[in-house]
Amino acid sequence: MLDRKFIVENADLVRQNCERRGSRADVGRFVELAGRWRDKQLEVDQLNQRANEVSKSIGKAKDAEEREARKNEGRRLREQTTAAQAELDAVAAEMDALQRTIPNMSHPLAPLGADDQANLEIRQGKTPPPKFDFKPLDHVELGEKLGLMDFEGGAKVAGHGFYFLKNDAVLLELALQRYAIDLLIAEGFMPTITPDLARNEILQGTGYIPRGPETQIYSIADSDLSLVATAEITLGGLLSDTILEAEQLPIKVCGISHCYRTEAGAGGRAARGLYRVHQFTKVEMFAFTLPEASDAMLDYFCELEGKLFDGLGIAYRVVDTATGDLGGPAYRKFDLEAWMPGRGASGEYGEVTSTSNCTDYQARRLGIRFRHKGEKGTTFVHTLNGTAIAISRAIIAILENYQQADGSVLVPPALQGLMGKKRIEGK
RNA sequence: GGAGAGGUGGCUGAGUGGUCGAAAGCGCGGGUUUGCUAAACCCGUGACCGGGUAACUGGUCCGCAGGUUCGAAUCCUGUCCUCUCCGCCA
Repeated sequence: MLDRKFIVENADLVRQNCERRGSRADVGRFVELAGRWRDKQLEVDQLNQRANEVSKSIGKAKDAEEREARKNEGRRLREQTTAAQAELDAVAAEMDALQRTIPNMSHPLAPLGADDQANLEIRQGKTPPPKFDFKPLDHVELGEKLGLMDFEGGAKVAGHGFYFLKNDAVLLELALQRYAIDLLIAEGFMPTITPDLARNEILQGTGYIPRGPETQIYSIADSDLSLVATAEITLGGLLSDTILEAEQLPIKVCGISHCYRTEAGAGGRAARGLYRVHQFTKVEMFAFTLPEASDAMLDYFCELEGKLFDGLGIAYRVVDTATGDLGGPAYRKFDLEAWMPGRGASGEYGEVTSTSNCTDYQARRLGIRFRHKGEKGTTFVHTLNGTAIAISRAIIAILENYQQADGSVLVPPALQGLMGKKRIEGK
């Protein structure tokens, strides 16, 4: 969330930013509440001060009668304090709820626009889209022929949107995980395998809403746990309520987790096969940085994503996400869209990774700060997240781009060693 | 699942209902000593929310929420979490 004082002092900017992002957050109401909150806080402080003075004077009272009189005064003051505090709490609660709905500020260079139509292509990968002298199949058809996925089985066991990966798809998933992790270790990330569940408090800290009609999150009944939608949640939560030393930064971690998404309201969209599913595996990058270093880290994450897909030999483009298409915590976001020959009528780009600079928006709620050695005071770190590889979508891209006329699929050279074969031929 | 222990400042860890925002150590900052480094010694050093240009100053915070009391880190209740042992299990 944004800083309370920042919102009050920059109400017009914040309001304008909300409009650009298509947020209906009531900034005016927030400012009004903040004023009331301040007055109330002052009142509570003063009442407390007087009550404290009275309490301290009781020991010094010269006789029992005076002591009783002061006790009564103390009692009365405490009652007033309790009442004032209750009012303050009510204001604070409403403020907090409002504050959560206000999205992060936007990078000045982020393209303006209401939705993904306004996203701006900024570059393309090294590999050109493949040319086929036959009609390419989509990944569902390929998976069917090669015995790689079982959507019916998944539906029977867990419902629509679930699937079994089978045979070489399993090796492909494992190879992709290893491929991504190897590169990230070489880049100085600490590799982790994270929990697939997290406390709701951590979800909220990262900007996810665990419950409610539009939630994307599966929650666990009779607990305050949810299935994570991304390892961004667990990796960000890893350092929650921590004060770091400036010299420890940046901290780069990556994590493998399963990701669970209800995809509420997503029906009808281009969601065939593995593209939009309730569960998939993802290797995620995360960084905690000094504020002045986060822009560069975002570029770095974006470069790494490109490097991973260049390495796989898959065509892609990178888009700078428009303000209206940014999630709440993101200050700026780059998506990498891979060429998927089987998508749409004659191939389309489909999002495969995404990287965001969340500045201090997540850190403020998660309580992740740093201090400079020897200096007083602390500052919130900046957090960034980026997909290294979302396995299910990477599988789509690989199958569709590497398919051959004979129905087999070549394994990208970078994965051949990890997979132990050069070609997926089915049974 | 059963039994027990515990949650205190950046970290470790003391703490009698008022003199406790809290001992001590570590860490950190400054200083003295020293040929340099190290060591030793001395002084200082919590976070958050307000007011003030500033010096300074008011309030809150000892997991969280309630309760008792004029007054709670300290007593009571509930709750969450962590750790140890046992059981079960991949």
